[in-house]
Amino acid sequence: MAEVSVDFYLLDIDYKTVDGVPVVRLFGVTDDGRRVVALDRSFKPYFYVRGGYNLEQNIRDMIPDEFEVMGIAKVKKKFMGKGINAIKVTVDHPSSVPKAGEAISELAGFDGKFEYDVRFYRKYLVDKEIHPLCLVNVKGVRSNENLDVDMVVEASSVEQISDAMLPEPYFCAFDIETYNYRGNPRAEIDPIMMVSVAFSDGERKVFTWKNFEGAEDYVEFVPGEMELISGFVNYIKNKKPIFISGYNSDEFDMDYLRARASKYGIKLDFSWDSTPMKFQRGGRRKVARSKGTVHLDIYSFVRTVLSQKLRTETLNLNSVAAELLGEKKHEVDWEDIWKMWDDGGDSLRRLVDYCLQDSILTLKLTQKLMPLMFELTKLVGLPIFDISRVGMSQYVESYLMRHIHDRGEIAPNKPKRDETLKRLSYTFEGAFVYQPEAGLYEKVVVVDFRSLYPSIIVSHNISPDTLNCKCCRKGHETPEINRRHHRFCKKVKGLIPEVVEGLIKTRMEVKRQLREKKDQILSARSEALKLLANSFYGYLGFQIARWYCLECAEATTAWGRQYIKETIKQAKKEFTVIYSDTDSVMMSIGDKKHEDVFDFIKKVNKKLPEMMELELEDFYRRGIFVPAKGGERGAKKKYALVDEQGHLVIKGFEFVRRDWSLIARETQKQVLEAILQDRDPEKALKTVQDVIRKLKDQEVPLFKVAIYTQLRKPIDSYESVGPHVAAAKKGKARGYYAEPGTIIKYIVTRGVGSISERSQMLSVARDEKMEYDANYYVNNQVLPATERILKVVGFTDQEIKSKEQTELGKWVS
DNA sequence: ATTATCCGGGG
DNA sequence: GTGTACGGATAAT
Repeated sequence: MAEVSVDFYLLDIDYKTVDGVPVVRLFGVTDDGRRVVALDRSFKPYFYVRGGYNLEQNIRDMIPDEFEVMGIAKVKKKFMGKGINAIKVTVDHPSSVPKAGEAISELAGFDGKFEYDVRFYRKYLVDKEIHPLCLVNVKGVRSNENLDVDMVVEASSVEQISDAMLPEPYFCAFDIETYNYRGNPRAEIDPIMMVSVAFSDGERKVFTWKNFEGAEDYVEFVPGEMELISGFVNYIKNKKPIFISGYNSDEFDMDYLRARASKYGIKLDFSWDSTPMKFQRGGRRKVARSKGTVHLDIYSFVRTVLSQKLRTETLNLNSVAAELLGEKKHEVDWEDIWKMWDDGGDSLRRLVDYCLQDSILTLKLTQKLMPLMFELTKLVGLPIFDISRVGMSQYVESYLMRHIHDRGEIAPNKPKRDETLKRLSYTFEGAFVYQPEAGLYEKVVVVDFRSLYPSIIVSHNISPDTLNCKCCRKGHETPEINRRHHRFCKKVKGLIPEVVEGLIKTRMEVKRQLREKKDQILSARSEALKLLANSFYGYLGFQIARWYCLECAEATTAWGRQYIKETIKQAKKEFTVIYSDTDSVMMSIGDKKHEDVFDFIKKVNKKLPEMMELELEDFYRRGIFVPAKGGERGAKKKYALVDEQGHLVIKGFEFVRRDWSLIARETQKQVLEAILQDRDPEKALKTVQDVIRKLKDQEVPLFKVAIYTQLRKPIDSYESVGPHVAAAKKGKARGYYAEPGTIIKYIVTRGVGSISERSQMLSVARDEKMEYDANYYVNNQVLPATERILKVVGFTDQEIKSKEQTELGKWVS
């Protein structure tokens, strides 16, 4: 066989067991678009053990009969900054790691095992120093393994040769529409009506199995759902996109396609190795993974990475696209989708448009977010599949693992379950929250201390390995925390500060380049560096982190409070400070101009250490600030603002969920609009009083008091019967559909007993002309949604409550 | 006070 | 599978 050498961009990586041996598979694409798979049989799973002098011999005595230990070697490593002697135990297969680890734990002299809990493919990437999406060279011989690729290489060497990344790839986005007559589509019963795909080169395609007049050329009519699925799958396989993206496709589209495909005995296969889409659990969520063709779930990425900085509170495709692209979906009420299909003709044509539009928006979102996803992939070193799904703490951990590998260090372990629970029970004082005074503020500006925590970590050397060091008596001493102080070493730079400082400095260099020339990739890089640097504080306080350090997290917030208070003091000299939480200050600028704010920011920044920097978040016409319930630690930002274009920005209000009635959500919105857009708190109060009056007079239509809650199991299996279960039971007795998965629309009716006893399905209530319980909707829906807002604009608790009582008093008695 | 249950995204 | 992993809310118990 001839030797080959091939360069490709690494798209994804996994391993497969062949004859009991793990074979790492690298999926890549060359510069000219050829698909390559490299097989690496040389990498063996291993872990480290620490222990007494006799441990090594004890391990040797134990093997090899049961635990497939391939090698034992004494190694000099570092652990948490200190040199240690360790034993590296190499085994035959990843699944032997836990087994061998457990067996060794029983041996005399054992004193801990390490790196037994790192996923095999991740360890491979770290040890080989390979970053996904970068250019990798593989040497070896061609293999005749039968894969749907241009070349399979049995690798003898694999190395990253450049940090050049995959150039703009050819990819697609897709979306399905399902029959949803019962509310929630049920994959056992309800068919997929259509599937649309949009490609990055402009090509569009819709498959559907019901004919209508005047369809566009890209619509392909197929005989039925089976042909729809197989047609779609084959179409994608032929087009060979690098990525296939969806919006919430992990949890919905892919899962649904899989379920319907299996009904017809079709394999849902977009892969290079003819294996079906694999469904795993990624934490609490489902993830759908295909080998080779990388499936990206844009919703998942938006939620984990972007949700903080987005203005929209709901992360549905419509609002996210509106904010990031300035484009909206076509107007279709999801409850009507099945009707549009049944009606056919023009309705069906609109449904097809809507379906395709969703694919196009998902495509555009993918395009928009790709530079950031790519930069994060390169920076953090996880495959883009993971980047688009895992949380920020995994980014931090991956980055740290790579860093310590460079320094010859062993990683600390993930905590066990009991340790996690213990950590969870610890609390510490969080950020400083400057309570807003009740009122409505004009000409608001928000300034942000984006890099506050990273800079604190660096400047005070906050790290688990520098905490209360023995080498310096006078280290960096924290402000008082519970009548104590923590100290951090002044002589040796800690792991975390070293890493964070590197990120900040790199970012400053990138920003310098950006000032010379605007560049999409550089600004994505800057964003990625910022995101990562800002995640270290949260990581230190995260209960399942390897480098968890409560004292570090506590010290960071303690210093943070000091800095933000100082900034507030400075701000107060020039503006009215309204509110401050953690690292942001909201001020009312009164007669002053935007220029004065910029001057202020400059002035503050001049006095700060180079790394620390106050930034403008935005100017707003006005805003109200609502402290979270209790207002203590972990209090989330809860505020509403109207920006200079008149857009309402609502943060931290929980009433956008479907288990709140429309009347509550609608009234809240009206209250905020009255206050912020019309500058009329009295009108807001009147709105609420008016709604209360309407409720009391039974004037509010039933659909506005309906609450949507999903039935998640059979109605008889509930231990505690909540309102939706009770309503479902009563409805089912009358012949209404109430299976697991159904979204129960119910209302709370008048009468005696608990809320459950009085809840009824909306359909039942309509049949029987039942009246809703005004008292419930006032006290449990409308008031909770509006009360705190009204309080902030000066209506006291008593005032709101007494209004309510006088209003209600008239009819309750 | 504690326990059970739900939401999110998707249609 | 070299597992796991949210955070906050309401209503029932």
